[in-house]
Amino acid sequence: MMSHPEAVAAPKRGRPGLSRQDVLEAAVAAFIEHGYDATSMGMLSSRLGLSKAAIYHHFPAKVELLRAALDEALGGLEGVLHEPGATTGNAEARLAHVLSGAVHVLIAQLPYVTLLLRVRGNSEVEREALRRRRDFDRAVTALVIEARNEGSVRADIDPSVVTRLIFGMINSIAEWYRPEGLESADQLANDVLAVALEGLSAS
Amino acid sequence: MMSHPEAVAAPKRGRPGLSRQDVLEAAVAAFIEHGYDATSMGMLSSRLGLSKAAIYHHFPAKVELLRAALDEALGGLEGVLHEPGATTGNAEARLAHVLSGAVHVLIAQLPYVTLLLRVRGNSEVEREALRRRRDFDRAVTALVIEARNEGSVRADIDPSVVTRLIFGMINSIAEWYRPEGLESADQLANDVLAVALEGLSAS
DNA sequence: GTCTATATTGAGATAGAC
DNA sequence: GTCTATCTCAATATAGAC
Repeated sequence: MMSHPEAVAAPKRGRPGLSRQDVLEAAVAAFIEHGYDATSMGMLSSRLGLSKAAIYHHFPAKVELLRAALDEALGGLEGVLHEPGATTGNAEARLAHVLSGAVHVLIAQLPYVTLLLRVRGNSEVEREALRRRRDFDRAVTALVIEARNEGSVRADIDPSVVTRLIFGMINSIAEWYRPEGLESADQLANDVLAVALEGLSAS
Repeated sequence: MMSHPEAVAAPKRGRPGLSRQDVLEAAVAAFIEHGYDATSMGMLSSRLGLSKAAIYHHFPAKVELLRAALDEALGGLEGVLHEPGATTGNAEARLAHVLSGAVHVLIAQLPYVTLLLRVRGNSEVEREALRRRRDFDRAVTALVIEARNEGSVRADIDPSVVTRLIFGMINSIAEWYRPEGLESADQLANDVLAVALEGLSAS
């Protein structure tokens, strides 16, 4: 998906012409607003000022729009695991890097990640996305276990419960974060790390 | 909704007869499994071993099944705010009571709350549910502010961000908790309070 | 690359018998 | 309280012209 070797938004040449990206972005916005199932191709064509048939020129089926969006989100998250900060240093530092990185990806790719978080496995495309998401979670849980063996994470709670709770916190950001708001991504990532690591009690 | 003065599961007398509750429970299970929109009345009738028309005898429209389910969940959460533990004592204790109570309601009414958490405001019924949920959040945020003024909650993070992050954590439980699992509701509520208040760092 | 049809399927809901 | 049969509408997707 995305970025063939050639230049990015080249509207080819035919008619006015919307790019594949344009169509995808509009579709994702509509999927978030109404839900994937409740979004009809007719609604998409209205939003784009295009006929339904024209959309099928860019994507061969409705579900391919979903696939492209989920791939974008998963690629971003998986990328965090391969960043230098996630593979060097002690486990506590690597864990902090991954959590902070997940917040940054969530914000940078907000629509795509929002869509990913709403997927329930209702089709093969959705189930494949859930598999990749589970693999990501497993990698983070492994980090939590390392940090725990290192003595930097509390040992009185099951590591996979800890991971799920922390990602519950992080992922919920997608439900209320708005780019035009007051918090910057960095600020928010710091807040999340603070609450996750130190809790909300006054020190 | 629910519990008229008379006895509970009285199957009246006509035919074999499923109760309104039976229909509602099956519908909620299906809504969770496939999503509300993607669940057809035909699927419901298959699951219940009933014709589509028979379902309309119990509920006048598909959306009324959703309304009843959301009302159940919201009633439970709102109930926590009126419990003695939520209205007496210092703010920190009241906040802890409400957070713990929310976890218990989530687990006790798991299917209904799960459905509530997936609502996006796609219809008037859904928007009304979102309004009630927002009111609940506001009440908790007010508690966080009180606890902060009391000096028991950290003052370096915005109270509504804190509330959202903590409820992100709590609400995410609905995505993975299974009653047959190892954790009891009490155990899980304790874990959530521990991570929320003290963080995951080893003390 | 986009259009105007239209084929086809399945949805929610209703009528009226038993 | 449940059934069968059906109405009506909107959805995805396709055909074929420009």
